[in-house]
Amino acid sequence: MDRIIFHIDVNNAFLSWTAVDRLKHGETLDLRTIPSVIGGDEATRNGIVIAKSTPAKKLGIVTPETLYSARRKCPGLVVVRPTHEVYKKYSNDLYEYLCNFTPNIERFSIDECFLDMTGTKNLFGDPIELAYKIKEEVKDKFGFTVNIGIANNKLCAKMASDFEKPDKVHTLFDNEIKEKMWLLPIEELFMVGKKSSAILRNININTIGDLANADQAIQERYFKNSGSLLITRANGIDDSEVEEYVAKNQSISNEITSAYDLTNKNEIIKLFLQLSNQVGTRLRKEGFHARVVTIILKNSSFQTYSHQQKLVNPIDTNEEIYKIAKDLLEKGWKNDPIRLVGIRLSNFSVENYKQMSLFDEVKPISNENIQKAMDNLKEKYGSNIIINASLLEKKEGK
DNA sequence: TCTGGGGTCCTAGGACCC
DNA sequence: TCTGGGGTCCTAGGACCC
Repeated sequence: MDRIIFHIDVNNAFLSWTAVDRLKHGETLDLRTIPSVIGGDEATRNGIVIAKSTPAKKLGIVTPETLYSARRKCPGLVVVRPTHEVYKKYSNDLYEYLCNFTPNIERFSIDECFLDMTGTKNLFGDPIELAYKIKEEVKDKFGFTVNIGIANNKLCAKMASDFEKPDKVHTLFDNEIKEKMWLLPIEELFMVGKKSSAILRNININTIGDLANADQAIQERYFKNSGSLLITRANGIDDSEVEEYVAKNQSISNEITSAYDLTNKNEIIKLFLQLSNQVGTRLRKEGFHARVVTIILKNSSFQTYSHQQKLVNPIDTNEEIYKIAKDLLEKGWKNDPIRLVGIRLSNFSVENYKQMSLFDEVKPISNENIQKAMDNLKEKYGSNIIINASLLEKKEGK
């Protein structure tokens, strides 16, 4: 039996959610009706557009571009800072509502879900009518709009929800692929980004249909193993399942862009202290231990490079993460001016015992207990309750 | 006042072992 | 003195997504 997959995508999610939240708290102006964007803070060099209203889009504002350039296109542009707690709340509300329709649901990102609706016709009736009903109910209940794509697999459902926006239902069933998908420019295909599309255009493959009918040998010459995968996708073929469980993270990372380029090692190390606390807290919350620690550096020319270390014994304390990050900086930093620093943890294990290495110094057991006690305090009273002494800025001249 | 942050997956190349 | 190949693990970098 053919599968029936829904892909539900919130229209301009971050901006819509912010608008709805403000209206709920007494604001009368709806951000969705004026040129507005969600954007960072230029003073700290986070000045890019991360979401935009439809009127802003009509003025040619794209994601992600600099706020500077966006303001040139629209001098009166309203810029609102991101508020992730708000996004999380509305994302959860939507997810809980969608769970009413199937247990077979996958959260694909903060604003997208896949629903496997195969065989639900007896329960809910015609899938297309159901999609319209869901779309309207979401609007009534929560105040924001969604697009719903319906297809026989996840890839096509996702492509369909991307067709015309906002507040629309589209189908892209197997027998509609030629007519609805093959005419689209190659850039529209999922997983074809800037680099791939440039190569494809260069060999005169301009539409998804061109790629669907392309020579496999030529594709493999340019894209190696992913060449045949590209052709498969262009043909709308995708066997992947809707994964109802929440997939565990493969990595946990945090990054900070500095307000100015860092040339002093101690300044970089200071950020490592903050980052170690962040990733360490998240790691322990998952109950993980990490076997690989990676530092990420981006220099003033926007080149990113990294160094990593694989450990014999998985770790989970801030101190251990911090210490390794410092070592990696010693080995890896090219002494160039640094714009962004990050720490990534990966290769997780859930074992809560430590494999004793012959050469490991015997550590006092209490260290981990202290860490857990600190996490609990932070959870209860906020993350500012405990900060490392070196993060406290010394006031000039005092 | 120029360019975020959090992820996943893939690949090339080197080290090392048999 | 010169000549291998295969397999695995690890590291660094890059493409892509939201």
